[in-house]
Amino acid sequence: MLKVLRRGFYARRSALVAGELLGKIIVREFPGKKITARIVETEAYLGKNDPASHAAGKLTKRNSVMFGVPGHAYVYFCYGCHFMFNTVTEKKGKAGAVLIRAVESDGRVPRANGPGKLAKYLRIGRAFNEHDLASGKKLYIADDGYAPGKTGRSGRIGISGAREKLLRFFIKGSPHVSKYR
DNA sequence: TTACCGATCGCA
DNA sequence: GCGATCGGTAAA
Repeated sequence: MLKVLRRGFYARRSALVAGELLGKIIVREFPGKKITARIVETEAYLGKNDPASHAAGKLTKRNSVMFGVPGHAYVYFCYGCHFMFNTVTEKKGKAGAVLIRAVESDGRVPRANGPGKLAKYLRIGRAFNEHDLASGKKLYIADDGYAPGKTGRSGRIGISGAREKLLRFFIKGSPHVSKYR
């Protein structure tokens, strides 16, 4: 049973949403085809007071999505060749996002560990920036009632500042979780 | 308009 | 350990 996550799910604290996204399903619909992948690793990004966040400074064109409607996608192109897939959290007007770092697919697909590979695997590009994940179309996140096993948290990965904040969440024992740390 | 740099990955 | 590669942002 698949239930699309409603906007209310996203309109809460980033860290809380990040933790609860573990075990949820990302659904990517193509014409006549559908890919699903279970989320096994996330990271929360806040607004101010979080130097690692794009929304740490002032409101700009790029990060305005993070201040906008919760449940929208925030897709960022980085290092010239990688897209990263985030979901906007917190209420409208307050910045926040959750980066999906790794998913575990239905078994037979090669691992999609790491934000760049994940986006490539799901064919998520710039066009999905601001896509409404609560719409239940093309790209969305759903709950199938699965309860993840043990989860852990740690410092975030690949960033320069605020490493000490324990805002990375992952499912323990998943072979798809990033190997760092 | 230009210069710089980043929430990465793959290969040496 | 380092280069590839490109859009956003700030500075001029």
